[in-house]
Amino acid sequence: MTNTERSPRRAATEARILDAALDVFADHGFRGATLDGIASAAGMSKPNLLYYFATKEEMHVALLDGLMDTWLDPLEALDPTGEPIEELRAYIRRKLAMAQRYPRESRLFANEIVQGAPRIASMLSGRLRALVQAKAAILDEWIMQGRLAPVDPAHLIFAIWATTQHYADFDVQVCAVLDSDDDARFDTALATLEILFIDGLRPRG
Amino acid sequence: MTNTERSPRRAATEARILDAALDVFADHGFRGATLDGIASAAGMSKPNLLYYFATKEEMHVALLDGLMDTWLDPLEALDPTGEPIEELRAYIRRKLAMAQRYPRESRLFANEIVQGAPRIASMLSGRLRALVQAKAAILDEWIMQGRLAPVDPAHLIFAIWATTQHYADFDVQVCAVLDSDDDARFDTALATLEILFIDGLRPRG
DNA sequence: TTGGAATTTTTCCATCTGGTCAAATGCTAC
DNA sequence: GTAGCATTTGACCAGATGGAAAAATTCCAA
Repeated sequence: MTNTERSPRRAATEARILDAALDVFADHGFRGATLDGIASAAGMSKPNLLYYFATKEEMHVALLDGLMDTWLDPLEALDPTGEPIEELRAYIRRKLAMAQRYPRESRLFANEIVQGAPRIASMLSGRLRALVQAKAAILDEWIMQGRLAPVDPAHLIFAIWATTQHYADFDVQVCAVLDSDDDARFDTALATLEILFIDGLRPRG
Repeated sequence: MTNTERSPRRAATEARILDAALDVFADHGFRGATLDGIASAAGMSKPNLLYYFATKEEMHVALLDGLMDTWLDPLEALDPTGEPIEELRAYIRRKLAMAQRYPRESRLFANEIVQGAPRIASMLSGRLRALVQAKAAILDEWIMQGRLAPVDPAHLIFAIWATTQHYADFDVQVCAVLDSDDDARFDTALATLEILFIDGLRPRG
């Protein structure tokens, strides 16, 4: 049996490092992040960092691996036995809440993917694709039953990802355009997205 | 009179450099881009680059400044005298075409904004905000006239940006999930986005 | 053709950065 | 208390990178 048990002390230090690394990676991307920056954010020396994670890459991988589950949770929770419109409304709500609560995680992934996902390509065509295909099958079923407008399920998921993560990844732009960084922007966003996705722009006459 | 005229030769070389720089900046972000990489992509020596642009930053600024106009064109073209639904449908079409034709430009901006827009903050709260506010006024007018569902205009614009630029910025993810890099994804995307934005997911009964 | 300006390259440098090493310190079981 | 292990750090290194200098080459007008 491999010893996967780590002392609580070690686990706590690793968590502190990963939290600092998340800050720095989200703000500067993998290449832009420096070990000095992460060490300083974690309140320790650079060699001490490398005592816990042998390389910068290892830190990055640990972050991505550890966060992927949480990141995909909202989609996992899409319930095939639920009412389609309400399920999607709830999914949008969960995903937007995720962007609000975990903006660093969102920007970590965004940085990685915008630059061609050099370090997580396999995850995209593996877990991620599998999950989307599974959920797309549910959406297709709903569409066939006439309980959902006939859209491409994968692209619908893309649209929900794009609009919700926008409030994390492009937050500085959103705040600049709105001329405000009041948290209320998330409420307005949710209201707008619900109307858009559920009933669209055409006035119901 | 300041001499803003540059020889055609110089202009051509500058254009060649900026094209190479766009490649590299889009792929690696500002920090990740190297002068060696840009020089190599432009087919010239590094010091020769610096003969035309004194610093890496200057190249980056030249790119952002030069591309902002093109980038905002689709929104500029929103016509207050047009039919609201058709205007927005056309805007979505233009913006998606932009993402398809100019993915590098989209990723250049995405890289910059995800990392906090350290070099274009003023543009965001200047030109960009002004343009959005101007167009939001048009949308508000349409909403007051009952020709558009009552959504927050700025957030509607955000949603259109997010969904269309997604096909440039997150292209590797889109292709990985779809398991295809066929150009047809843009057609499917357009069809899906039109249905979503115009009529929403709720089946018309 | 030729002189001077524009362009290009070779060489070089200072700094930053990921990572190593050995020494020092702290912690815990006995 | 102390032996032995875990943790932490200061000093250091090699390669990458942004940029400077100056020489070499090309181009063009007269």
